[in-house]
Amino acid sequence: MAYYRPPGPPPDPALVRSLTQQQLALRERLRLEPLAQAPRFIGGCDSSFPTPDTILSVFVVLAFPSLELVEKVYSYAPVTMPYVPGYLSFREAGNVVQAFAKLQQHPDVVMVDGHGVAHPRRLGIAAHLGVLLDVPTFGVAKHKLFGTYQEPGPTKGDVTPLTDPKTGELLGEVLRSKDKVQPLFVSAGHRCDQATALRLTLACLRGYKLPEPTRLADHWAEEFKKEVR
DNA sequence: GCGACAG
DNA sequence: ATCTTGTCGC
Repeated sequence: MAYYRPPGPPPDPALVRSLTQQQLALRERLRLEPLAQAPRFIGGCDSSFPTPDTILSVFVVLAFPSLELVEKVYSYAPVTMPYVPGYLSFREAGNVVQAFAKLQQHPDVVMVDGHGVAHPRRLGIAAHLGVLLDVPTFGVAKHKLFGTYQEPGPTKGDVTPLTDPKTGELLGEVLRSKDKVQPLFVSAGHRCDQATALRLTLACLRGYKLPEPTRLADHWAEEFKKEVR
């Protein structure tokens, strides 16, 4: 993967301080609890950038547990924030909310591509989005942002804990979603605990590395990109 | 001071 | 995330 990343424009310290305070405030509204009931619909969302200054966000809804696609919508807008590790939600969440608003069938829970509480301040984009929408959410990320873990076994279904190196607190789980592929990072979001997040992720695997909600959101993001360009 | 760093 | 060709393994 990316062992080296070219240095980008340095983020403004004052801006980062402001965003940090906003995250701490939003964190107060975070609620970790098991899902009230089995979901009938599960959502997936993903954002892409057709041009450096345009963001395209997609929201898909699948029936659960059949995983049949029920609906797909998108929203695009000008980019307003730079990408800063740990502050991704301020760049993408707003447009994702706009896409969510276009749905006819609202999902009972949303799988977000990115981290939930597996974040320095426990407010990754999945948790942030959940609070904004007050909808159950959890995160499934392709790369680690924060935490320590042991490499899980090579077989599909193998998992290891992702913990805070300082406190030992469980932040999420590292899951081998398919034999011999880089593992996924699953973490709780808003109104969804870790056990539920992992269970739903496993229930959404269909032979691919990515679970269906995010895989289909990724797919449609590419399709919609053509319409917007 | 030196790494790490979601999408 | 995005830019990009061929290539290795099951």
